[in-house]
Amino acid sequence: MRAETTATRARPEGCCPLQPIQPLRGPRQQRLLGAFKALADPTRLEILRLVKAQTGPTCVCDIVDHFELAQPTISHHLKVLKDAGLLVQTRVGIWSFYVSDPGNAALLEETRGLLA
Amino acid sequence: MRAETTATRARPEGCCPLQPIQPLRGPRQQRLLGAFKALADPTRLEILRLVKAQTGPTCVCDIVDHFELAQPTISHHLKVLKDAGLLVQTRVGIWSFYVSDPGNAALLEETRGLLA
DNA sequence: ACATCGAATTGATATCTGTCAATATGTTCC
DNA sequence: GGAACATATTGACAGATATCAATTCGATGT
Repeated sequence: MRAETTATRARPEGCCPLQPIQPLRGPRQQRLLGAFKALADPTRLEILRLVKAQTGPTCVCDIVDHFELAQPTISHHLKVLKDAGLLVQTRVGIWSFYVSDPGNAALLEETRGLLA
Repeated sequence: MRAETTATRARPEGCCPLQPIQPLRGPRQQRLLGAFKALADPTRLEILRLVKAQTGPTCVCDIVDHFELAQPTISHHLKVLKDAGLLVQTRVGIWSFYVSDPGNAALLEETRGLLA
């Protein structure tokens, strides 16, 4: 925050004093920001929807097949989603599978606080 | 989508066939992506929380005072939030005020579909 | 009318990000 | 052990974005 107030003129009537807020920082902020950044891309959004629509873990090869993007690009997006805590990875031999993270419920709660 | 399948080896047992999804596109996709992009910035996240914490409309001058950023930068972020449909602007004479958009409930519903 | 004020716009710049080609890693099959 | 395969990592590059200085735009007060 900078100086107390920059405005010099009188406000219109009925103008309430500003209600202070507790700044969001630390891990909670990082978790929220990371999730929103991860969701702010059309490919990742569709990856998430695709994985969510499955009854079991989704194979990376199927995800690659579903898009018209190169395999390293999909791999990159999967890593972003995983690092953001939106997907969980499991490996079986050669294959890699992803499922939506059960901790997403908590994230949804945080989001509700922002929008509701 | 590219060729049917890229993988040639046999999957591990219990590997379900991929469930197809209806791709998200058009205005609904744009609305979601725009909102997530807008939320994927620490300054905009705090602007939203600040505005949300007020009982009435929040003056731009108060928002500018709350941050250590230049006034044009805040103005830019407010425009992004407005264009994303997260804030609504009202003007009274010289002053500009912002309130959280009532349509955010619908956005929250969409988000629930992604995370819940 | 004219100067002043709050907010938005423009232009420039440094940083971040999505994408692919090439390569690496680790596993399975023969 | 060596070839083939699925996935991940690295490096490079084009396009997007956050920021500020300077300017513009509207409205207000004298």
